[in-house]
Amino acid sequence: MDKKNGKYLTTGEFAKLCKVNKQTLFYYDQIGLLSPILKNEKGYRYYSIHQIELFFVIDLLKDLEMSLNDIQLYMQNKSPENYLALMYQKKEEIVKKRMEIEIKEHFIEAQISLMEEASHLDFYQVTLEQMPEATLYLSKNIENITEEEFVEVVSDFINELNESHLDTGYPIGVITKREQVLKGEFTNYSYLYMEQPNPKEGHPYFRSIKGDFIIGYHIGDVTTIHHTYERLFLEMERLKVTIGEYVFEEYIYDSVVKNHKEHYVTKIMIQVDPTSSDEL
Amino acid sequence: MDKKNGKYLTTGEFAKLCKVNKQTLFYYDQIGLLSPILKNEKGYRYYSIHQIELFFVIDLLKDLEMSLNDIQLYMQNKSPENYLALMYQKKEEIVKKRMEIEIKEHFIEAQISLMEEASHLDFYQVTLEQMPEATLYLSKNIENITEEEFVEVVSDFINELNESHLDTGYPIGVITKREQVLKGEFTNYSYLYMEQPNPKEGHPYFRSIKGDFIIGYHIGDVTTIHHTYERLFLEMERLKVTIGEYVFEEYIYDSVVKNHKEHYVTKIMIQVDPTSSDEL
DNA sequence: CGTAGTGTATATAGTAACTATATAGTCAAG
DNA sequence: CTTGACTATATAGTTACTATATACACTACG
Repeated sequence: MDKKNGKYLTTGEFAKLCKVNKQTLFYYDQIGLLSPILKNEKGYRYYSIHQIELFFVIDLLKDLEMSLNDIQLYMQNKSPENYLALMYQKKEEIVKKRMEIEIKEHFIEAQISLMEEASHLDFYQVTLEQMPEATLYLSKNIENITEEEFVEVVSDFINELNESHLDTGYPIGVITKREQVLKGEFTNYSYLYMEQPNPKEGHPYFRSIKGDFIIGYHIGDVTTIHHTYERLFLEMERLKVTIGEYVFEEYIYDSVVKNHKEHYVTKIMIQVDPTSSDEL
Repeated sequence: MDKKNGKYLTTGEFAKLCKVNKQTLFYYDQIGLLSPILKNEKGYRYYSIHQIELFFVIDLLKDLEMSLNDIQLYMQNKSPENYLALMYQKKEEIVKKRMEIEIKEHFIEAQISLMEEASHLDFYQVTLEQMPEATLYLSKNIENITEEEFVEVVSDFINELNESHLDTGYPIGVITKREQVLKGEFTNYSYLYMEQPNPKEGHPYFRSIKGDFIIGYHIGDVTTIHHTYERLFLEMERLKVTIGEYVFEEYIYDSVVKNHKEHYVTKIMIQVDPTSSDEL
């Protein structure tokens, strides 16, 4: 009974305990990362049960983006001080990693609710709706901008979303002002935006909207969007409302879910005023 | 102004926006996962700004352990329904992943506090301490067990810890009963255990201890531990206390932080009764 | 005692998803 | 018209496995 530590595990047994492929242990032995404490004259490997702790730490470090090479470097310089320093470093990294995962989780949740919502829409229906207040993160103003500048702004906007953790998974929308729309310049946008369902403090470019909107859907790509606008204008006439200050557009279905541009769907939300006396 | 969508990004620009190596984009084009919407007669690639959304989804799926091949299969069968189904599936996976990360985060925290604690210990000091109640997850009884059975029990114990998420990062300790210790069978343990600072409901094998303990540290491996026990017995005599029901042992420094067995440190906690009349 | 079945070993090649390097063509600015 | 920064392709290298082929070892049964 005095040498419980005298019983060893074969490679297969140890692999099962570590939940890895036997080949992985051969490999670790080969690179000198984790060798069995004993090899018999036939070349058979025998692992001590205590080695599981080492394997466990190796596995943890590996999960935290540490290369086997770097792990080995630590193992060669083992000490309580080095281990503590390493754990402090990895603690920081894992916190960052958890937060990134949480962001992605929210992104997926947003995608699910958007897609569920979209699946219940009738894209051929035009409706007049009261829309609640919403917080939007805006890009720089992009009115009458050149193509090069536009690309620049979009790039900046995407980078800001990433860096400030404002990418909520909602689509990037565009805001067009009444005057451009009336001129028929449907793609002379004023701002890009992303909706912020849970806005954070300390970010400058937030705007809020609420009121009545004419809502319709354009099927196809941007080159034919004027047809849909004309349809919406007709409906506005029928309902005796006039165009308000802003128009909002959001992709409902884009290249992520559709292969052909002709099947893309854009939601168009035209802010309207109930009284009509000036226009048309 | 009517064709803002007419401006394209070069491979380098698009790579910067995606925060990846340019070569990665060549690779994605090569395998047909994400190709630029336009290639000029010189072979220059031009990406549309809208393609960033596709890249973003690819990147997300990749992070969630989906192979490029599988991602490509999805992309060939794109549809709102498939996308929604995929997101539901990935949502489940990311929740699981987040929980695994949280467990690892707790493990690292436990390791840090253990190492910090250890660094302030004087391993040559023997003390009498009142220890608070603690909850322990116990293995099967391992008294008088064979070597083969011991390995079996340890393996089972480790598997239970993993499967029931009870691996708190605290060391695996051993409990020895008074009778074995008095017989000098210091390694004829009765149970393995792992401390559970935040015990969960619904697990059967929890035990609790509290009371007075003689605490000392053994430097070296298990084969010389009797020397330390004898030192502790002497101290117990001096303090006029006798051995209680259980003795606990925990590794403070093991193969994870020390390269040589002679430097391992084991904490020995001998439960004691203040009145002494029977023994010695 | 022989053999079937399972285990072990080494050696080598293959894999995924990049990443680096070498070589050459292109473009824009001074 | 040349310089420097970009683009391209082709090929090789990398990491951490993973699979395959071949051979030896051990154990259990008939």
